[in-house]
Amino acid sequence: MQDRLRKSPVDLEIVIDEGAADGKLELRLWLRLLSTVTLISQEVRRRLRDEFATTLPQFDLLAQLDREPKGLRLGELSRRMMVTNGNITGVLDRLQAEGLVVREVSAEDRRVAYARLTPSGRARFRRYARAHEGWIRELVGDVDPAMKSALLAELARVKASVRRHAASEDAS
Amino acid sequence: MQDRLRKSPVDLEIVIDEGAADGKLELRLWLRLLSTVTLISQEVRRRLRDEFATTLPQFDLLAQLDREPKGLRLGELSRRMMVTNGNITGVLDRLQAEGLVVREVSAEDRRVAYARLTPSGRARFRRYARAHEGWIRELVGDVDPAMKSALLAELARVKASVRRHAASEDAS
DNA sequence: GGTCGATAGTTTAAGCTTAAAATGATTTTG
DNA sequence: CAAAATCATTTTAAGCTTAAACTATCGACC
Repeated sequence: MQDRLRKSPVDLEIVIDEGAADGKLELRLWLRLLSTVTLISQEVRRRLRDEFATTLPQFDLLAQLDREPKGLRLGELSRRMMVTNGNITGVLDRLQAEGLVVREVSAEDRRVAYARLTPSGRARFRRYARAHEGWIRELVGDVDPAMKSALLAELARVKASVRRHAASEDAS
Repeated sequence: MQDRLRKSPVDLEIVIDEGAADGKLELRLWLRLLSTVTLISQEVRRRLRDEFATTLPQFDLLAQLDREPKGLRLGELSRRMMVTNGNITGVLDRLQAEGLVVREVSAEDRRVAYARLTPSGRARFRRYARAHEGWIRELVGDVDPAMKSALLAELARVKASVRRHAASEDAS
């Protein structure tokens, strides 16, 4: 089980990189998770900016709405995006100013607001999404598919552990 | 290789969660990486704030300096923290205002500035670090150690792939 | 020695993010 | 039914982050 990678070229790198492993496995795992995500996220942000003059939070918000033709409550939106309510306000304002999204106050409960894509917002997002999917495929392209599947399952375990030990709420 | 997790309770969850897998393995992996890191990072930030009234970037900067008794050039600091130079300026200003860090202009090259911990900064960081290490161990505690090792190696592969395909620079 | 280009760091403007306070609307309850 | 509690969203203040413009210094070349 622990020799899935035995003899692979990367093993050596790891031995060197992490040779001074005095334990602290958890800490090293956390730092590597963080740096991996930072690396990918910076590249994705860079491409969104350079090619589409947009940002990852705006892209993410559009992505959430694209899957919900009838729109989403702002609270549900913030839950899915794992950010606070206050955060949604500003990102949504900017998207609305661009005409990509509309806010709509609920008729039954006037405290509630829904956001949904305009046709122009939907078209815009589809364009972004096509490129985005290609970028991700490209960036992690060298990783063996079986390893990607393994990672997917292992990360689910990590998330479950964190959820169990964090006094917080959930998200995908 | 692919049956490391066979029969485990989480497998079912994964089958359900990701059952509609029409492909897009890479995209799902990226989203899971991102949400895992967001989850952990939010919990760590929350604890840093609640227990020590500090932030993750400030903690990270102190951590970098703690390993370099002679201090670090600001540029090297920003490279290691994977942020821009401009970013360092502000975080450092706040830490300096608290007396935890000092700036020192190089004698040989007056363009260069070094940052290093004050004794008070070092003591403060040691206190933070002890707690932080415990939090991380707790949060990912339920994950099998062999799985953590596997993750560590797999993430190295992911990073290598991303580096190869991103037109950018490096960091740990 | 003076100009030119490169380099290190700071400033600026814009956007993201949060927690806490505020606003407005609904529901509960005395 | 009116006061109190609750709920959804926005506002505010502080901090983080970036790219681009700027400042200051250094090194090279003439």
